[in-house]
Amino acid sequence: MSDGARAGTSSGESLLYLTDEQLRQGIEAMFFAYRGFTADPDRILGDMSYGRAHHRAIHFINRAPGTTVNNLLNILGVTKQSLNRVLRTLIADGLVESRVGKTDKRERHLHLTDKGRALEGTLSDAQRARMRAAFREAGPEAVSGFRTVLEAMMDPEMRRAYAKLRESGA
Amino acid sequence: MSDGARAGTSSGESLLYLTDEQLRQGIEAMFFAYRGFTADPDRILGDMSYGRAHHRAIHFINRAPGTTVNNLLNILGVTKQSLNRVLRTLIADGLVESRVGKTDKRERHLHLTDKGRALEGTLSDAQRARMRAAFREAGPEAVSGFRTVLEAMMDPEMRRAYAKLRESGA
DNA sequence: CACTATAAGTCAGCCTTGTTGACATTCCAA
DNA sequence: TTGGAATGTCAACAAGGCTGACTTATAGTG
Repeated sequence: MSDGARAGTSSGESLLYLTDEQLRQGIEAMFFAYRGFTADPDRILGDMSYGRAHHRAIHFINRAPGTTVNNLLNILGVTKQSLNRVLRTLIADGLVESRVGKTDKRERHLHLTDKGRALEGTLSDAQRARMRAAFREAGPEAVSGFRTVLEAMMDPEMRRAYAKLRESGA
Repeated sequence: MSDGARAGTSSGESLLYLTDEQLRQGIEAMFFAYRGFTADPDRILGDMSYGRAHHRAIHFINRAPGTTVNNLLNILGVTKQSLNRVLRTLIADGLVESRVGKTDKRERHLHLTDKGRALEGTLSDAQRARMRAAFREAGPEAVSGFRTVLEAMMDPEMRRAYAKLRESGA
């Protein structure tokens, strides 16, 4: 079932980094790091009555202004009902604006209001600060490896979504 | 509030990897990769009536057999009550065994049963398969960088817990 | 035009997993 | 020996996922 234990014995190159133990450490690193990754925004959101789901919605609306509900659904990988609940509160609280599509009036295009952008900034700053500290501590080469592995770990569709955002962003 | 935009202008070495845009890409990579990371075990668990919390408990009980409830609490970073509910079902279903401590009878020491170990194996194999594919695709140097950045991203306490597990494991 | 497909929103109800508060048991030290 | 601290358990509640069924509005097509 698992070929990891034999990893060190094959071919010329060292495959010791593929042993089950190394993989397990990778798994645990992912677990602990993700906790750190979400800790700061979670703290901020906890004070308001928002959660991680609101953060995710705000992040991607900010990243791709005018995106449709369906688009967001695919990126976030949740159900319509789940997203709608979050979106409804964000719109009611005046953080997100929903505009009827010009060419296709069935679509709703989502934008952050000034208030929404303000919260996005607060959350992003907190999360970026931690990411920046980690990147700086690890150095550019480690960061490059970090991104390579993460990208390889994604589902193919997510990889496409990620690549698309990268293009549009930089 | 954010010094990332100026990152490229300081000192001699290139700090372009610390720009806000690079950090944002790192954030999104974390988000998408974590989805992939949990996808396979989630699928398996969905068929039974277990969730991610059960997986985490099983993983760490397997990793540190005989651990106490309190210990597990610190590692998982959830409340006692939340863990207890999960633990109760696992014990009721005969996957986990809870033994009263010898020296301190307040403590309960947790062990996987054969049945529990079997499920742990199934879940681990699925998760390791993806991790292995990602590691292999990325190569040893990228993996090293991956781990360096993740470690730098953890809260200090989690970093300690992670290091402790690493010692005991390999 | 009539029909079908698509985009979005809604209602009801479920499950997991997080939370806080109250409580029982056990240990240890004053 | 008694009172505080530590360990674990139970009860009740909220957030945020999920499915399924349904409505409304609009697009596109035969």
